[in-house]
Amino acid sequence: MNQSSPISANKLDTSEWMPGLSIDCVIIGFDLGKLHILVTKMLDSDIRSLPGGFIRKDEHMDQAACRILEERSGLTLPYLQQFYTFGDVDRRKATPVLEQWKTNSHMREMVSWLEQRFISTGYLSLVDMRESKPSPDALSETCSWIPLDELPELLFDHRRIVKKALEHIQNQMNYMPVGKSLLPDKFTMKDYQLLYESILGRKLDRSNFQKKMLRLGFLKRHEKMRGGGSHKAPYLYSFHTDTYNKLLEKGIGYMS
Amino acid sequence: MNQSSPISANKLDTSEWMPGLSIDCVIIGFDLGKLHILVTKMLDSDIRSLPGGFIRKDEHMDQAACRILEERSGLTLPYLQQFYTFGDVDRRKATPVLEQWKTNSHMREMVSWLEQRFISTGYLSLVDMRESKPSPDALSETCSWIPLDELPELLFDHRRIVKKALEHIQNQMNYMPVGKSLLPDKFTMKDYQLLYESILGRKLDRSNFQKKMLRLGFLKRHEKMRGGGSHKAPYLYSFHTDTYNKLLEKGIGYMS
DNA sequence: ACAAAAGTGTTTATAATACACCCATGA
DNA sequence: TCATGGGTGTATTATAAACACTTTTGT
Repeated sequence: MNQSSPISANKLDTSEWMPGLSIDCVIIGFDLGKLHILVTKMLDSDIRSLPGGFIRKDEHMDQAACRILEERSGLTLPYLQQFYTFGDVDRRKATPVLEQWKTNSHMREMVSWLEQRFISTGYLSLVDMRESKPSPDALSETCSWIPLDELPELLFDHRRIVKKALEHIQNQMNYMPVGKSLLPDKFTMKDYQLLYESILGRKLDRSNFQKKMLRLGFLKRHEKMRGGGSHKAPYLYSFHTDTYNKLLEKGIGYMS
Repeated sequence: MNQSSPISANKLDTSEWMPGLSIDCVIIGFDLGKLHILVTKMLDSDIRSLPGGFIRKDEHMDQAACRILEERSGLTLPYLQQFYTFGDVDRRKATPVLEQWKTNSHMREMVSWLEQRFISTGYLSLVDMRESKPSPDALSETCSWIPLDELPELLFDHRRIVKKALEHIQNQMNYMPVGKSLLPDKFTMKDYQLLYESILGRKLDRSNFQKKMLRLGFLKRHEKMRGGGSHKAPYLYSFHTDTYNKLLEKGIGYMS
């Protein structure tokens, strides 16, 4: 359960929070060759929602996003970046959930806070799923990873927010530490390629991908990984952090 | 003078406007081989400011930006796009101007509105300077074009906002109609190249630029332009709008 | 005739792409 | 030994970059 939010417990202290402004986080992970996204399941409802929250009056917006991310994922120091601000008037269409919550007297105040018009800034985070400890907030039952290709219906315009976030990764991936953020410390070249393929949404040439990445010189080669299947064992790799970060500034070109 | 703003005339109707949220517009033009930017000069002060404003409670944020741009520049249907949302706590440091305005009793209410914390979304617009009719708002004396390389001190964090906007054009120019938006209907290849050079901040090879742009096939060649100097007369070009827009989606690569 | 700027052509270097080949492994 | 996936090499193509050549103009 969440401790710091205008809608925590029963008391609503609107004075501490920026009105009309919210944050929605698109938290991306990668496992088993698929991108995953962290979503919560709303109380008394089957509908899922992006982790989100509000901004304290004395808090930097980035800080707020960082706080929200930490509360939901248990991760600190993630890669986190705003990608778009959603300013539609009717972003939040009337939803059955809110109506249902209204019947619960001690939630009425929260609902009236939630029913104001919000302009929301979307933040994108890339994290190592295996390091995360998802936990729900005051308005949700569960918080869990879902493969992107199995994304269910989402609250409000959250589906659009996710779409925009994915476009943002596609456009900016050369300047983002996608590998370092999403992969475990050691990984195979196949993993790395699958990551690129799932972001770009298309197949890449195995041979060229390998050569390109090795030539860039930010990968350290380790021992081979035993016991996958009946085939040659792949090497494990890790990132040479300094070189990697230096190259990121110029952009790590992908190809094929 | 401006007619629709929470700070127009003397009356302040905070109920109609989103509190804590503002818009700042970086309006870019191009003339005489240089990028220009539209800035206002504050009342009772030498300090300049980006054209900005607020968002009506029943208005899409993009709409608000469009309205502000039209009020300042006289232009409708411009190329306009949000590029970043600035969420620092102390974006608006105490400024001499505000203190000065406080001494004027009928402006005191406006100042108290202005003194709240604002999170501001930056919008970038590319316009044809020659078509614009700049006009100041309720808080400014003048509104005029200034060459980017002569940019004076600006209000609050507006300098940072401009910097971020320029980085955004540099990164995204392949997907923006920089030529069509910033150049007049007919232009020389030299103009076009100077535009690219001033955005990228570096010289390009004349020969390669010309070939590249012609090969892309979105330029219509017109009559030659007489009377420049003692040299070969250059052709005039215009954009073949359909082809241009189609290519923009894929990105118009620049080079050299 | 000359300088200056415009238009076109050529050469070289670099990178993307396709795909061929050999190697290691477990069934 | 065979199928499978991993690692490396090579040929082809496309693009960027550098720069040489020619043309047109006013003085």
